[in-house]
Amino acid sequence: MEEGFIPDVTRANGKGYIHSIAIDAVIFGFHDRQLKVLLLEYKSTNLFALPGGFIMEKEDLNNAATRVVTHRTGLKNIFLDQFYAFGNYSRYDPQPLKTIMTANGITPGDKHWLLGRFITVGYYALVDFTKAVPAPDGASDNCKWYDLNKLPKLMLDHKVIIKKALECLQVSLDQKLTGFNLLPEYFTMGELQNVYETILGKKFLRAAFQRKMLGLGILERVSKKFTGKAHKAPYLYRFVSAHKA
Amino acid sequence: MEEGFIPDVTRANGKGYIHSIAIDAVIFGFHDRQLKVLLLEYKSTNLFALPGGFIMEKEDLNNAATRVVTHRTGLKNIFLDQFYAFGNYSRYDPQPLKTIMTANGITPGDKHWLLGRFITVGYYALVDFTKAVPAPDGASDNCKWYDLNKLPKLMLDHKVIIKKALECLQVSLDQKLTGFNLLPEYFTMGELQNVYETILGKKFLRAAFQRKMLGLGILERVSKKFTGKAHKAPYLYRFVSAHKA
DNA sequence: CTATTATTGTAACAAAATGTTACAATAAAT
DNA sequence: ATTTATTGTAACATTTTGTTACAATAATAG
Repeated sequence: MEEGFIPDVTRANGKGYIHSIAIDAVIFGFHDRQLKVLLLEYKSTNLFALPGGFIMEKEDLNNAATRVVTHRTGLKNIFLDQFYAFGNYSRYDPQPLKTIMTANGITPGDKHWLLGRFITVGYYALVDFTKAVPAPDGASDNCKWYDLNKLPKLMLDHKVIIKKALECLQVSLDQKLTGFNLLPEYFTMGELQNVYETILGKKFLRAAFQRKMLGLGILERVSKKFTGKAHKAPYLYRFVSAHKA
Repeated sequence: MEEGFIPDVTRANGKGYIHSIAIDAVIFGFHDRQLKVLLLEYKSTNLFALPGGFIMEKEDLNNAATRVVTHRTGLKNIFLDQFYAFGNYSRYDPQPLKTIMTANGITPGDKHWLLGRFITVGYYALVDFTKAVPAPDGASDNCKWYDLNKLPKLMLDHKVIIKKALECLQVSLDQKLTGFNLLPEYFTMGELQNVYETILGKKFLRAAFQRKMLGLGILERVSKKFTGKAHKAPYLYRFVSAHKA
């Protein structure tokens, strides 16, 4: 049975799910020198939203996030990090969900569990743009990549959630070398530099960037990439986590 | 009315609180070259726990955390940072709370809201040990400082929560200069170095540490501290956030 | 086949940050 | 006045980072 934002019409009474808590996923991809975010568009409404979901009664919080991201991207073993719980009272607004439910043929009572106040736990995922296969859920028209700089109008506080996710990504890029998760297995130094420059919003000098990355001892030089262009072919590298002592 | 872990007997039915979500606070202090954590001991049980609480129906999540920490320490304007939401199913164990409630003369039914599964949002606070006045809540005997290295047996996964809080504190010390929040307004360079060494678990060379700290341009030299010992008196410094451009 | 073009990899040097040693300054005790 | 313990910082060494320059090279143009 399809798992989606509206969990399953047979469970519309909330049975099987923990109430008042949701998870939302900011799924980042990288393409064309741009950071992308995966968004859902809801049927017959003009509402865009982050992929999200609810926690099942006996499910670990982090597993709920993994489940959501796996379903939306078709990918397993995704890099996923919990970054913040959003719980301002001001984010409570039943209207968007009421609209979505109505558009899906459900007429909820005012006490419907999905129309109550929710605290949402934010996760960000880093995926290989070329591998992900965006899949809408039962209540949404579309699941598509959007340029981080050209986001459509988003539901509730989802824009704030994305902003915070980006800030956390920027920190983790420096500290935990997470950037590789946005690239395919093999990549050039230039492509890696693009990822860093785009996410951190600043330029690096090529020589220093390369020296630093190679100095970390986590890159394996694999082969060359012949682009068909009139210049020296760059090397392809691979990320190897187990670096020698 | 006293706010505590058991919110208020008149609200024992859960009215007024969001169910399934709690907050827990790791309140750090610094004394005698040691990091301290504020813990509650529950009446007539051998259970120690982090100060925690629940979110009121119209209350912001972060405000709930502030409220709890303010009540337990008597302090306002506390440095407080949300660091992680703990939501493993394995942390669900109604027994400890049932014991506490029984010891407080409450005999809850098995469906009592406090005996359900909770996801807790962890916060850590940094307070001036000399200013805080630990206060137990209605259901606890004691609210006391415990040495981080000599923690008593803790309820549920509270030890895991403290461990994660420390890891986040270590990162924020480097990045956000949060360490000053653990010291009184005026402090010596040696005291500051102690804080850094204790939290990060490593030694720094005095000369380099001092040069680095002064180089940040966030310390104002105020006066001297005459300790009564037979040696040069150290300067007292003050943290000034607004450093000149 | 050679010269040209665009880009890569890295050496070489400069500058800044950090690590280390040493020593003068000084508050209190002797 | 001398000694003791500790502080503040200068001076130098080492490491890291910033910058410039140049050889290497894949494709193209002549």
